Amino acid sequence: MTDRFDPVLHPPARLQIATVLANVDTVEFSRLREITGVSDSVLSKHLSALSEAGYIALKKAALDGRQRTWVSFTRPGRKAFAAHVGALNALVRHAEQAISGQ
Amino acid sequence: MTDRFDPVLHPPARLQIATVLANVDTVEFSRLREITGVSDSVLSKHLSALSEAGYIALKKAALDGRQRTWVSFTRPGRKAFAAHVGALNALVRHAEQAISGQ
DNA sequence: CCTTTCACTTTCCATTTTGGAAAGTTATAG
DNA sequence: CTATAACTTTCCAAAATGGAAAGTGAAAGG
Repeated sequence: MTDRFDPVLHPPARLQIATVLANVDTVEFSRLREITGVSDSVLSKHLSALSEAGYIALKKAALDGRQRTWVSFTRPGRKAFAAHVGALNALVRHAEQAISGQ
Repeated sequence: MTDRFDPVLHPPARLQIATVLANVDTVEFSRLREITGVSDSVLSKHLSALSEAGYIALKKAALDGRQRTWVSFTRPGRKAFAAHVGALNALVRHAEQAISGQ
C-alpha cells in the first residue's frame, strides 16, 4: 500500500515545499522559509536533499543587487510528487470511506 | 498547511496501521506484521507509540490456546486519524489541481 | 513439575533524520 | 576594505527507525 510512498517527499516540510512547487513555476528561498517556518539551515538542508534526489533545481541569480535562490521542480521531481500524491490519495480514499461510517 | 499533520500518525508504517484500523474493528498483531512488513519488535514499538498517544487499544486474549493481541482504534484515535486524513486530502487536492495542469 | 513454544515486549546498538546555532562563503554596497 | 545580505556547512544534540537478541508470560507436551 505504501509502496509508492516516496521517503524523500514524505516528511511534512518536504510535502509543504513540494505542494508549493506544484503550484508555481518558481519560488524564492525566503518565501519557502516563511511558508515552512524552519530555519535557514534546515530549509537549506531540505532543499539539498530534494536537489540530490534530482527533484528540484536551484537557480542562483541576483535581484536588486542581492543574491537570491529560486527553486523549481525538475520534471522527474514533478512526476515523483504526482506519484506520491496518488499514493496519499489512495490512502485518503480508503480511509475516508471507512471513517464516514464511524 | 501542515498544522493538522499529526506526527504520531504520519510515518508510513503508522499510516498503514491506521488505514487498516479505520476499516475494521479489530486486527491481530500478526496480521499487521504481515501488512506492514516490519519485524515484531518494530511493530510492537509502533503500536506502543500509538497506544501511548491514546490512539489505539491493545487487547490480549487467548485464541486456540495461544496468546494473541488485538488492536483497535480508540475514539480519539479515530478522530485524530480523520483529522490527519483531512489534512492529507487538502494537500492532495491542492497538489492535484496543479499537477493536472502540468 | 519442567522444558518448549508461541506471541509478543524490551533491551541493545547502530544508523538516519531533523533541528537549531553558529561559523563560513560569496557577491555586492558603501 | 569592511559590512551586509543570503545562503551553505559544520557542529551538536535529540529523536526516530530498524533489526537482532534477550526477556516474559501463558499454555502445551512429556
